[in-house]
Amino acid sequence: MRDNADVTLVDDLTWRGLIQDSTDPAALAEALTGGSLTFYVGFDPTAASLHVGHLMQVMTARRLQLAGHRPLLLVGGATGQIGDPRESSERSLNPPEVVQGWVERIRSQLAPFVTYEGANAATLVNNLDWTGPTSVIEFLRDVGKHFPVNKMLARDVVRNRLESGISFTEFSYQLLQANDFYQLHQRHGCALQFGGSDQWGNITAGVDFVRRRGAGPVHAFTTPLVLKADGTKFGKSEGGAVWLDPEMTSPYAFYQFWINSDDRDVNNYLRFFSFKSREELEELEKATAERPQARLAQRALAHEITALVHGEEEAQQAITASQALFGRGSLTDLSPSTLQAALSEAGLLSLRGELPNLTTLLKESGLVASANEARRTISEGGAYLNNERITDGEAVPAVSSLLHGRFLVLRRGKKSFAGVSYEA
RNA sequence: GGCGGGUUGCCCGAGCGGCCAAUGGGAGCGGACUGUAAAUCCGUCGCGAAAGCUACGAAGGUUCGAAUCCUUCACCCGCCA
Repeated sequence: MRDNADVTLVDDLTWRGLIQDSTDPAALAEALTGGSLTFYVGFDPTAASLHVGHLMQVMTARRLQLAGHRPLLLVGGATGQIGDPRESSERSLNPPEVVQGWVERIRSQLAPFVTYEGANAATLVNNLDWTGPTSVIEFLRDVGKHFPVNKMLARDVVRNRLESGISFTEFSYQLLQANDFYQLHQRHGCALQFGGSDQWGNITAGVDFVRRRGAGPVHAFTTPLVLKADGTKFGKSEGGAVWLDPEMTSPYAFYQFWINSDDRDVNNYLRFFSFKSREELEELEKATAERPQARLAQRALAHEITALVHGEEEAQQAITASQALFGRGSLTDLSPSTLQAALSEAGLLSLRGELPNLTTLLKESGLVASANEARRTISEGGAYLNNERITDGEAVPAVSSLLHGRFLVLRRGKKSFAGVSYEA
């Protein structure tokens, strides 16, 4: 029974386009077919939250666990203090206590995506546990000795950084990650690592290291970088990154991010992030190709991912709010509770006393960054009160414009909403 | 250690004593068209109601006046040792 399931796992991963590079494909497929395999994927704490870019790894880990394999989810308490070299420039080090705080948050963020029950229960691990106690001498002898500098220098990222400069600290990063693989192999019998395609160098360094120390064999693969058809970076929306933390990106904003997916990208996203079957996805693709304006694919994607990350209840609220705000019915038709819920999702500003003018309201609501920007937006015709274009920023909303005697709906452009809840 | 070049707004990049809140491109934002899509076209893009304020790596100085000249410091990049 397992055999069948696992054959389809490899086929499924391949069909979804989730395998970019891999060590010997035949050996990998065999390992994934031969029973429950322990695998690991790592996340470095470089911010207080994971973002949608990380979902590629998170979802893939979940996929592997659902197929019967055992996940080790690593949060890099050690590597996060060192910094994986990036193409552009040296990172600035974050204070250890800050990194420590991020480790805790990311651990709890990862937790819900896998299960800790059953034969293939997941484990959360932290590389600080074995890297922290290691002495420099020990590290240089046991780990460093296995790394030819000429090979390390040949890595793309390092080679590019030789021009602009790279510290020894970042240069050493790959030794830490390579050692992680070995440690997890020894401690937990980990035999597979995967990661983003930018991690290929670090990952293969680990595979080599395990072999040089006479252990293994171990396997590895990478997932592709998520590319957008318009060439911009995946995972950004109005301004910043789309975070998994609901305090940093509200479930509503999160839902909106997905529902705004480009037609040309949405099928890829579904394959990468959705757990629907191949048949269901092909059905959706077809329906979307026939009636793109219905955006069935975007809706399915946004619903599923939001529910998985924030829970079904939050997802429903985001959907309801989106329908209320983007629906073509009049705002006055919405019940007070629906309106309140929708505006809370979008961002609700509570006011009492004197109502300020519209320019100030736009600024206070966070729809614009400054009063200048509010005025500019109004003069561009991009600011709306209760779906009516605002022409005079100095005007103060009439009491009669309060919906249900309490609410104002502010909008900037086509998609940015904010609410005001007012009491005299 | 020596010599030379550089550090400009979110990014790239012009400017080299007043006309510079700073040319141009990209990103962003808004409008039109649409499907809360793409492409395209148009507009806009430091803060402030305004006076004005803050900004061209940092700190001083010269000058009626500096992003532009001088001094010191920091960082980066070359070449030589």
